[in-house]
Amino acid sequence: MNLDSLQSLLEGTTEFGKQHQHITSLTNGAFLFRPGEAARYIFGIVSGQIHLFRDLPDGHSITLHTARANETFAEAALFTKQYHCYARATEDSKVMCIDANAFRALLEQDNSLCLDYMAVLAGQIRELRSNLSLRDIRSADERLLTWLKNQVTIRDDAIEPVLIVIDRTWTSIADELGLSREVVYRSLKKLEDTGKLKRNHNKVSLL
Amino acid sequence: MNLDSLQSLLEGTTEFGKQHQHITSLTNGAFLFRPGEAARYIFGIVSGQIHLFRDLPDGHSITLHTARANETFAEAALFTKQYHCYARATEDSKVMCIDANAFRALLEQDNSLCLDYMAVLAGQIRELRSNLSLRDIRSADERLLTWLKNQVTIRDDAIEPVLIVIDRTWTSIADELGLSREVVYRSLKKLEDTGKLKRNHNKVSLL
DNA sequence: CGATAATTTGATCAATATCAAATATCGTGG
DNA sequence: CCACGATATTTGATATTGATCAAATTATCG
Repeated sequence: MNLDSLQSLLEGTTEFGKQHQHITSLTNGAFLFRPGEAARYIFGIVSGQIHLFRDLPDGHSITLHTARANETFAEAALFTKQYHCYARATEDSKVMCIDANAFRALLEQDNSLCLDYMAVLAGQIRELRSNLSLRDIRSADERLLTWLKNQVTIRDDAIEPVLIVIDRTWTSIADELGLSREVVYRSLKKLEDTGKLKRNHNKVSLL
Repeated sequence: MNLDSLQSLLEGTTEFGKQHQHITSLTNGAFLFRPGEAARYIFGIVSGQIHLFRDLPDGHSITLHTARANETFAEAALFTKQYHCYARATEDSKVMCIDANAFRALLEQDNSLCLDYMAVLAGQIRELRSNLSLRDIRSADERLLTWLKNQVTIRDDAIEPVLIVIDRTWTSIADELGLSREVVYRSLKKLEDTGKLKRNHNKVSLL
């Protein structure tokens, strides 16, 4: 949803040419930015994975977010002069860099773009809240099942034999769910055994 | 941060008078809105607690969010005609209702307000992401400790004996952390025993 | 075809949820 | 100001469940 929708917003405008965005390649472990650096860009992940984290006084660090393919991040760069955390590739990654000043300038002159982008942000908020409340479900089975049901509502409301296309690895889904991959596989099996869903290839149907 | 900051944004404008906002009282269990109803307002909680949830085809429902004092919710009402979930008080509550059309109109004519509100939304996103990554910390001790450290960074960066004022019940904090209250109390004790923090009354200091 | 990653199943362990119960605290009405 | 009820806090005992370690199988991608 995110990098894509942002890009299509930008394509709608004539003023925002190629000179205001470019793609950077990062090898695993490379830093995209560090705290204190000028917040020149907002980003969207083309491929790979970026960890956002902060150092704590005691030497530890805390993860703020793990951004995956097609996610945008550091939107706050639109409103601050500096980055306030680290961004580091945890896989070889390609990242779209969008010039924050140019984008900001565009927002300042184009009120309708402004509202469109606000809608994108509001959507992200809804999505994040929904992910957060997923974590309140203790049972792995229930959590996975609810996640699957969410996927349906996002894509479609009416189709009868509820079909979900899984376009990424179960391991990464386990990650998003805050469960170990082993438990996810076992839950899938249990849900299938109890007739709650059926799998074939990369499709899951809920019953 | 949220209802307050939204209010102060609105106060900055002359056009947005009292006629565009009012407070509703809800008794425990009362519905604020239901799916399909016209999305007339965005809301902020003055006191109490509101559950946002959705019905699923199978008769179950899923919680999308639990909004607490000073949080805003249903910002999406700015961009859609109808609500898409239930909002129901789970305590006696007072809720500020802000007319979505009026606010939207204001946003459309006041670009700088638009950017300010975007900044609020971007801040919410940061906060949500940070809460989400908290849940990735398995150990109750670490999770609680990290939460406490986060509270500090939000309020202040420099004060030496890091002091956190706990202005709500540990039970509700346990909730937010996705832990049982018992575990939170035990973790507090353990952290105190191992000299990582000190408590008195409603203050916690990190060492 | 070989290498790498993903999926799958098993066994065990550790940590948190849960149930129970006692104490402390707070707010309210008398 | 006090009594009382409701809620929050605290500690103990136990059970459940998901994490973790291991290893085999399958899929995927040059």
